[in-house]
Amino acid sequence: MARDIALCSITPVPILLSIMDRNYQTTTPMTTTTFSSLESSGSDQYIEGTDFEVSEFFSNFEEWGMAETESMGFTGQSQDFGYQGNQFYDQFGGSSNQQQNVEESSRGGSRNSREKKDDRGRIAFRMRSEIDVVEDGYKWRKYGKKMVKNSPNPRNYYRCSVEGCPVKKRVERDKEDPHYVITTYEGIHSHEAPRQ
DNA sequence: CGTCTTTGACCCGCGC
DNA sequence: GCGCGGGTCAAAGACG
Repeated sequence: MARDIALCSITPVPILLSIMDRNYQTTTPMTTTTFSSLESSGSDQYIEGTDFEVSEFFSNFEEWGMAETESMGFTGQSQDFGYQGNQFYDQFGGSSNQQQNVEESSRGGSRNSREKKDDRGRIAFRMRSEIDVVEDGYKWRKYGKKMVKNSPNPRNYYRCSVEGCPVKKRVERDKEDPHYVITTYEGIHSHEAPRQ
């Protein structure tokens, strides 16, 4: 089960504060506090997580981050959020302190009516950044821009410019605090990260 | 002249 | 069925 996608490397400029689900809700308080403490201490370090799986896409992300910058990277252990099949599950922070693995079989096919796009590999990062498009080692081509409801800021749509690569990303400023940029990646690159 | 951005139109899923 | 909102297309323009 490729479920852990909680990894990011960032440039020295933006600071990763939290990892969010596709509705831009902060997924895990633990992650948030981890990054908060890193930010406040100003440390520039790499945190090794244990016992997790990382998608190929974010492995590339990590490679780039450690090779090209003095960036801080993070890998986290996926316990109760991530993607299982087509479903995003976020069981953290709720009523239960004991967070347990969600067996796919237990959720079963009962609520299978609204099949949507394959959401695996989609993750959003919220970063403090002056610039809108954070350099992430890939080359992107913009293909759309939309005003979104309840937000004064437009949402920008980008596609990886490598031919045949299915990866897309969305970039928008946080409507609550425009100092922050929310970047949502979707898909897994079918190629190595190009050096620019 | 090739590549990338802009921008309005179009499409589609979803809720009412 | 209809309208709304989000996502994508594609023609035209900008830019190097």
